[in-house]
Amino acid sequence: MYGQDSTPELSPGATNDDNIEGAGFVSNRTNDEIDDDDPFSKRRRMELGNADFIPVVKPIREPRVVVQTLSEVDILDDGYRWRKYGQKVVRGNPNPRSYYKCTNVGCPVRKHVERASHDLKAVITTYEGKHNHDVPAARSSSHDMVGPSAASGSHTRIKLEESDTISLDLGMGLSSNRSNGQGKMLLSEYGDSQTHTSSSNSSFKFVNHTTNPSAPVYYGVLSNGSNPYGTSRENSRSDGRPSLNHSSYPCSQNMGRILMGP
DNA sequence: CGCTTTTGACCCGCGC
DNA sequence: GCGCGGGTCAAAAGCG
Repeated sequence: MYGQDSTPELSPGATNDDNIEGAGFVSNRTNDEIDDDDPFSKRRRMELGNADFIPVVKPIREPRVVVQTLSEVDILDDGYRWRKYGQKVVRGNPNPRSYYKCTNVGCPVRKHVERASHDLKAVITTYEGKHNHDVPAARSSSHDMVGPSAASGSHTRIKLEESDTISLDLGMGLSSNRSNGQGKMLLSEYGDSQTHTSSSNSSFKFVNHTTNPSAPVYYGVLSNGSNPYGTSRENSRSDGRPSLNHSSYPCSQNMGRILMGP
């Protein structure tokens, strides 16, 4: 209900990019024109084929939500099911970054997980997109990641004035307690592309949430409304699926507070 | 048997 | 224009 509007459908033509890899993405092209056996052209084939209607204006991708947790395990159980689709070592960090997609059909959400180079205990998870479905019930492990927090309905406001900075109703539960109680977590949300330069980090502010002495939590909020991804390769999708309805998840209420700041 | 993970290759955008 | 780095794909292997 409320979450809806928070969708990054900032621009009419942009929205669709969520579907990029919806269930249909891969399979589609398989049926589409995979006549040629050329293993290479195959990949880009589709995009090129659709190039006709690729909007000149690059759709604005959804902002990303970065969550940093201190945990022994790399994977935070946020209640959703993820499928790993890649891993890569990125510069500046000896630890490989893993790429995950939400396994839910049509769900465009992706996330990257990597360990901080300087702090092996720090796991940086970057969520991109919003779940257009609910948390899989089957996910038993999803204990009650739903933050107790005061259900103040603040979630609606999460989408803040920052315009495209959307809400965090990713539904991420961030059960930082994965490793049991030692869940420190840092959360930041940003639209990215603050345009490099050291000055960019100026918008990133950490808030030491000392509400809970035993488990300090740090929230960092980065907000600005640029499109993090300008890549065109994924924009070709145009099966205007309604997508992203849903509303905030319980846990997002926490987020709401986070975003709203102290 | 179905789903997930692994891994190498490819493509794209950006900086030099 | 070229090279680098990041992100994604897809075939194969592994696991429950």
